Amino acid sequence: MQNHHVDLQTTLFCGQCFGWKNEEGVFHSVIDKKLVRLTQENFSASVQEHAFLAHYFDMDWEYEQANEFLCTIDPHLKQAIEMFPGLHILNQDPFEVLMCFILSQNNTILRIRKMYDVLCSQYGTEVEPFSYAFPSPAELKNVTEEELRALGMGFRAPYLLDAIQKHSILDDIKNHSFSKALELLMTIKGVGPKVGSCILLYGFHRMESFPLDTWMLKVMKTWFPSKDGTFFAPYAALAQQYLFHYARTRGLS
DNA sequence: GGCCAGGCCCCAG
DNA sequence: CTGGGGCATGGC
Repeated sequence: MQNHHVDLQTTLFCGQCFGWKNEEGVFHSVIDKKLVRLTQENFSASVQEHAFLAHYFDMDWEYEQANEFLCTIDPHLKQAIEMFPGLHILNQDPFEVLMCFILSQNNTILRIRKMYDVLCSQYGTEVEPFSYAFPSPAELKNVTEEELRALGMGFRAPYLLDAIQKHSILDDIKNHSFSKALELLMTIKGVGPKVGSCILLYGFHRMESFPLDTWMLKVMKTWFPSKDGTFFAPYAALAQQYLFHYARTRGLS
C-alpha cells in the first residue's frame, strides 16, 4: 500500500460525497453499515487497520504519479494541486452515488447534503444511536412519489423512483466500456451525461471520466479554450476534481 | 422577496 | 441534433 497523504477536509468536502460531517476536526459518516469516526491525526493508522477504509479512501491508486504529470501540463492545474495536494477520489457505493447525483441537478451542495440526511434518517438502517446508513434499494422498494415530494425531493422524486426500480443496472456496469456504461446509466430517468459521468467516476472509479457541470464549463471556457477532457488523459477525472474544487473555492481569474 | 443552484426532460425547429 | 423553457425547493 502506498502511504500517500490524504487531506480529509478537502477530500470529504469537495463535492464528490454528501454524507460526511466535520465536528471540530472529527470527521464522521456511515460507510459499509459501520459508523466511522476519523481525525486527520489518526487517519493513517485507521486505514492501515481497516481494509474497507483503505479501499474507500483509494489508498492504492497512483496519486503521486498523476499529480506529477498533471502539474507539468498546465499552470492553473499546478496551482490547484499545490493548494490541495491531498485530494483523493473516493470509492463509494454505486447506488448511493446514483441517488445523490440525481439529487444534485439544479441544486446546491448544501441542500444535497440535507436531502441525503433526510433519506438516511427516513429509510436507512440506524447502525448506532442517531447514525443512519444510506438506504439500500430494498429499503426503498415501497417508497412512493408523494412520500418523496413530502420530504422535499421536488421534481427529482420520480427520477429517484426510477433509479430505485432500475438499480440492478449497476450490477453490470463494471463489465462495459465507458461509453456503453454511460449509455446504460442514461436509461434511468434523471441521469444525463453529467450525472452518468459522476456515477462512473465516484461509484466505479472510472478515472477517464470528465463530468462537465456549470463550474467545469466555465473552467474549460476560461482556462482551456478549444480543449476537452482528453487533454488531461489519462488523468481526466483527477484534473476535473482539482479544477472544480479550485474554481469553487477561489473563483476563476 | 427575488434569484439561482455539480442538469435533465421535453418539445419545437 | 440543437436549443431553450420549465422544473420543486430552500439558502442567500
